[in-house]
Amino acid sequence: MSEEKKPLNFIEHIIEEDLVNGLTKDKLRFRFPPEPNGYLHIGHTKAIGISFGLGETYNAPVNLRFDDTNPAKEEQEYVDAIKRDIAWLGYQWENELYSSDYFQKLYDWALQMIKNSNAYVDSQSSEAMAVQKGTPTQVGTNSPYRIRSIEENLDLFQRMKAGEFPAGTHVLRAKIDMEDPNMLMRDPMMYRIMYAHHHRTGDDWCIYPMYDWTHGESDYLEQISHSLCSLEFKPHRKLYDWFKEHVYDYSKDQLPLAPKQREFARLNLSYTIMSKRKLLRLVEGGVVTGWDDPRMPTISGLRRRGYTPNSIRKFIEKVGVAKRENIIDVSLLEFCIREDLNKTANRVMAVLDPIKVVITNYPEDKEEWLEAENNQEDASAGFRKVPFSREIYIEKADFKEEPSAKFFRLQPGGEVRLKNAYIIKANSVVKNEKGEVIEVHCTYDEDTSKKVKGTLHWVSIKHAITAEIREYDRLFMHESPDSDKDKDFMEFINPNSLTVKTGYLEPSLAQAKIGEQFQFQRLGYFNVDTDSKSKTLVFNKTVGLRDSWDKQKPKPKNNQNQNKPKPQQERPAISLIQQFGKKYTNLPEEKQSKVKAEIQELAKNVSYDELEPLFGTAVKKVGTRIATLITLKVLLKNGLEHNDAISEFINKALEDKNELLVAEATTI
RNA sequence: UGGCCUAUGGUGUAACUGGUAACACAUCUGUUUUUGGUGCAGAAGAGUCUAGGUUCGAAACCUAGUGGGCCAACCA
Repeated sequence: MSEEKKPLNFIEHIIEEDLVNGLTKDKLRFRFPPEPNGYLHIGHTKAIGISFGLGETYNAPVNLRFDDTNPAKEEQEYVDAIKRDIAWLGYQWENELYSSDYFQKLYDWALQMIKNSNAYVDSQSSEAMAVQKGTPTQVGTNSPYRIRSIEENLDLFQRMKAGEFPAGTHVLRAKIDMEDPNMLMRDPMMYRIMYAHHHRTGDDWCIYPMYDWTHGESDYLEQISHSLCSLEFKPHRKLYDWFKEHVYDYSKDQLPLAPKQREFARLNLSYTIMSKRKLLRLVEGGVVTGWDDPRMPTISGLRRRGYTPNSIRKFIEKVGVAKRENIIDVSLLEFCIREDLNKTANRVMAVLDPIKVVITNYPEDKEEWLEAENNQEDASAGFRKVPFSREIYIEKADFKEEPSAKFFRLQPGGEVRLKNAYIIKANSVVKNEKGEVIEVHCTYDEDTSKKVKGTLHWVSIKHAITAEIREYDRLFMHESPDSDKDKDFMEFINPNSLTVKTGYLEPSLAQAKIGEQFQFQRLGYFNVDTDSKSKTLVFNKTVGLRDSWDKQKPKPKNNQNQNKPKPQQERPAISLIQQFGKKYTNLPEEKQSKVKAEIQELAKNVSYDELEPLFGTAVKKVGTRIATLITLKVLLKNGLEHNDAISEFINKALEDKNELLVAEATTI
């Protein structure tokens, strides 16, 4: 059904392999398991996209399972928000499920584990247990309670459940191996006592299962075939499998499929943070106005900012799936939203930083309603009328009294086209006492057929409506704000992440509805914010247009351009020679001689001590040996004395079967 | 004093399980254009972390080193 060879990611490879090895397609089943303790963010969309995406490509069900085993942190509000966000992204879950649905089953299995001597009740303090647990580099030691009898364990565990003990007095632990190099295998906790009200089970339970003793078992109960999670759960896999093997043993007749956990690298976006806890600090610290602040990387923030479900799904698709740590550049996200909006957003004219233009040969009381195309990318978008009159606004940046050569907007004596209207020519300017231009006086020409280089957007002053315009910049000035070991991410906050201004918009915008999206021509994409009132519209700038003019202007100081050439000068000549050598034999002849010349040039800066180690280069690395030889020749010419090492190296080269190498060696 | 994961252009992901590295974003040209947008055409940029090994042949397999990440919550 797909085009033959769309490359698969490693998870799809695993699935394909399982399918080949006997797993039938109808057994495929996935799940997305958020903890309802906060809002979903762009990082979650990767996990969502992977599991739900797999569901779509294999036509398999995907469960939405709330991992709600810690009543202290979880709330119904988050459940609702999560459902809303996933649905907004356009994904459909097969079943809405909760880990708490499985509390009884988990409890029954736990009793079974105790009966089989695979679990015991520990009655130490958490501190004592922490000490016994050891460290990553040091093995742990057994708890004194590890040898309790089955009967005693059963009795204690049942009384834990009955609420006979205060919180913190007992826990149930799996009996595995306190010396396992994987700390999660050192008798991990299965249950703790907790007198907290659960948003779904109320006060039915006072013991709650831990993540590890819940997650895999929930997967198993739901007969999930592939349980996908992020890399930090890799160490949990061993425990996941340990628990799984035991419960499988108890229930394989009813539940024949044993799920498989696999891990992928989570998403990181440059200039933003992804941790719920840190996001919460931004909200509580008043840095942003809430979880849905348009600067937030939350799904609700992106939605409010104007990102479409389509663009986000596209983004996730482009980001790919692998196992190495990554930081994705925001420009990819911006590309995705531009690509989407370019096709769907109607074009309008709005001036955000105005300067007045008076068209002196246009009658004072005249006005015209000119036709304007809504979206040239979409023929069905139709046309609208925009009013034209004697006095209009254009952007301040679109007029320059003393322009540079490449500037082709309005300038004294110059002509420019007004989008959807006439061609105007600037004749004179009016300045204030500070010498700043406050008005440009122009004359217009009704002949719109001639060619002029620049086209400006504009708005008729007397017809314009005003609106609050919110422009956003990145929230952090650091590419990876939460990865600095010494500095708190709050130190990197960009103080100018929000700019509010008043914009002058063409009157058709008066009817704009909340959420509606437009391209303000030549400026960017904007949507109507939820803060809008009927008379005062508020617009968010979703993203600017690509702007190749902007790039020509002098760069701001801390220009983060990552595309700088490699600092070749700083690399030692010998390493460059080595690099040239590697590709030497693969080069076409003419390029080869060029590279050879470069090597000879570089060789002047190489000392014998640097070169000698390369004599030992493996026989098969002919290129490197040739480069070494070329360099050696230069050194010899410059007075280097022959020695045994050199002679041996040359002799070996002469005996080689590679002609190039032999040729170089003979000329020495 | 350990275990596990990982390393491919600036960024991210590929490379049909060994045959000389592709795609997207970013960058830069040219062209079209009533958006310095879009579209179209094109360019530059890595020889796959390092060192060994296996092989006729390695980005891929093996070993070691180095760099990065994860692992000691009654969190998930």
